[in-house]
Amino acid sequence: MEVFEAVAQSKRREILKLLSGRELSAGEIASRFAVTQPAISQHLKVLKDVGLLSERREGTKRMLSVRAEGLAELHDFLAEVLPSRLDRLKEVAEKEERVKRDGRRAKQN
Amino acid sequence: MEVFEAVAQSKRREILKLLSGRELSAGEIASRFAVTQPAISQHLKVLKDVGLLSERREGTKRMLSVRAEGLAELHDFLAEVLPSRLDRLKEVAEKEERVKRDGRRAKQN
DNA sequence: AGCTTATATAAGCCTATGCTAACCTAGCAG
DNA sequence: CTGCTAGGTTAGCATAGGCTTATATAAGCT
Repeated sequence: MEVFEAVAQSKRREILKLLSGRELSAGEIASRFAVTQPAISQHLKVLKDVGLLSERREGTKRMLSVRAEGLAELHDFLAEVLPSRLDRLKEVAEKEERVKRDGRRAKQN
Repeated sequence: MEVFEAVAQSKRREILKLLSGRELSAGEIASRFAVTQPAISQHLKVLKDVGLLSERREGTKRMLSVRAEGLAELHDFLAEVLPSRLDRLKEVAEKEERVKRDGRRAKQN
């Protein structure tokens, strides 16, 4: 499996977000989801296999964290499809977010 | 289907890359792939449905182009997972690219 | 209207993937 | 060594998704 397929699944994206800027054990991650522990274990395996997570063992626990380099491919893709417009994307994203939150009140900007 | 699933497939990513910075007709796109036209038509539908492509009709042709805003979600995700490290990702990506191209010769940098 | 070109839609097949239940393994405490 | 805790592995099922063939639709031409 490749990176794009790995992040295609919302649970795996949630896992990455959970691990944003910190380390968590496999069990701590699993406990935040409604599915069974093996399901999460399988997701973690996928994420490790494609290089999006790294693992450090601590006793019987496995501490997971994000491997930033693994996401480079995603960033690369954006850059390829939107040459030199990447910088503007953030604003667009924020605007859409705002619109969504405000419930499409009025386009007064 | 959602944006992340849409770009999970390499053919759909190829389509987006083909359309980077230009417009092409559905047929022109289909002709660049080994699969049948219906297969590409189905991919185009997916990409339109998730907001990654927009379509303009010209006679019997349908001209496709990338909808930059559709990719905002991807960019957003990167930003969420890698807060304030996004700027560095580009360098990382380029380095990995270079390494791959040079066939892992030597890490002389 | 009938023909052609461009593209979409439908049905069916096949494979990939996500989930669960059941089981296996490793580390550590006693 | 026993047992507990953390977590990985396997088998089997169900659904989703990509592909092909066949067919439909739409616009333009004559």
